[in-house]
Amino acid sequence: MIRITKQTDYGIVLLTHLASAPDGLRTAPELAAEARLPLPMVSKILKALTRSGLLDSHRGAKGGYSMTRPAEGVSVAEVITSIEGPIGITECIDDVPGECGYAATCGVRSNWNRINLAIREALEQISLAEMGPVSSKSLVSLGGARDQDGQQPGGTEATQ
Amino acid sequence: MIRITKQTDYGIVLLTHLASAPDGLRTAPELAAEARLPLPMVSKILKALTRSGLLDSHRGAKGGYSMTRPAEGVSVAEVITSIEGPIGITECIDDVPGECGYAATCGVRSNWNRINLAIREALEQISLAEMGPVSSKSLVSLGGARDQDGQQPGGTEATQ
DNA sequence: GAGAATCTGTACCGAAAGGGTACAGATTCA
DNA sequence: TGAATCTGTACCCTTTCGGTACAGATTCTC
Repeated sequence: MIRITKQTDYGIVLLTHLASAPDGLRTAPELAAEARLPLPMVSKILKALTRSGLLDSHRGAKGGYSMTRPAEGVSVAEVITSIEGPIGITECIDDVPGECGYAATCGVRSNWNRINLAIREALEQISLAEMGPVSSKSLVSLGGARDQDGQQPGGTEATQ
Repeated sequence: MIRITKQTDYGIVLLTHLASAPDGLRTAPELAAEARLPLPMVSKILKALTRSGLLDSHRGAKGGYSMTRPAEGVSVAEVITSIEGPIGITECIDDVPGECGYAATCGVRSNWNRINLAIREALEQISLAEMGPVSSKSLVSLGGARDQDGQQPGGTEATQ
């Protein structure tokens, strides 16, 4: 199956929650409670998002995490790349050249790159603001009162 | 990572080889030797492609596999679906409704479906004929002399 | 300055999926 | 009748992912 990992799925939800925080700041335990996810998992995801520059971390007693950019300016592709690495459905990723030992004789390589690019572009066109439930209402009410409503990830608990 | 399975990768290569067969017929051992893959693996993949209608199987002494349609008319999406099942990067696939227990409260569901659709469309626009090395030369010379050149899948042997 | 609260980093374990193999059976042609 | 082929099932091994635990560093508050 062509699937994103659960961590990425969780990451999208966590960022959506963070974007809805009135003061723009949330601690890891707060986010874990809101998204109903285990704290160590949340902490691991937030760390990855911080290292990639999507989040700012504030240490100390009144610390927490805050977004470096508004949700409208963050694409889903950025979130996936932050947590999983470069986007591509095969190991043939033009961002990482020279990794495939069969590149010289492999005829399908350049064509897979075309497909990888198409998928990447599709993911880059969706912003984080469009992923939340607010998308069906108003995209500018991100600072409003909307949290702790028990949102869950995109269906990762379904059949398996 | 968003990845197709090796079986799908192999399947693309096997179909490319099959499309280049002069008489349009190849046995599983022949294809295994050409693609340099283990026979049981090849057999398993060919069976899946046969069940989905992409291949015809001919049993008996002079049997083998042949394509039911020309490579130009087979999309990469069809091959992936034949081997892996419905295409979608989350379990939220609109082809399989009612599987997600959180659908009622999950705000990101409809947006993931948009992304899944975009990816599916990208894969449907690439035909099998465009995946082979012949794509850079001539698409109509599929019946020509081009085989057993040791082609390998799309880079699955790279780093791991 | 001490203590509490927070983020940071590493290491580890168990479960699940995928990759790969083996074997017995059914079918067709010579 | 026998050889060659496809069909189907079952099984094991490896890798990856999800999840947990623990020690350390930083910052604010009293």
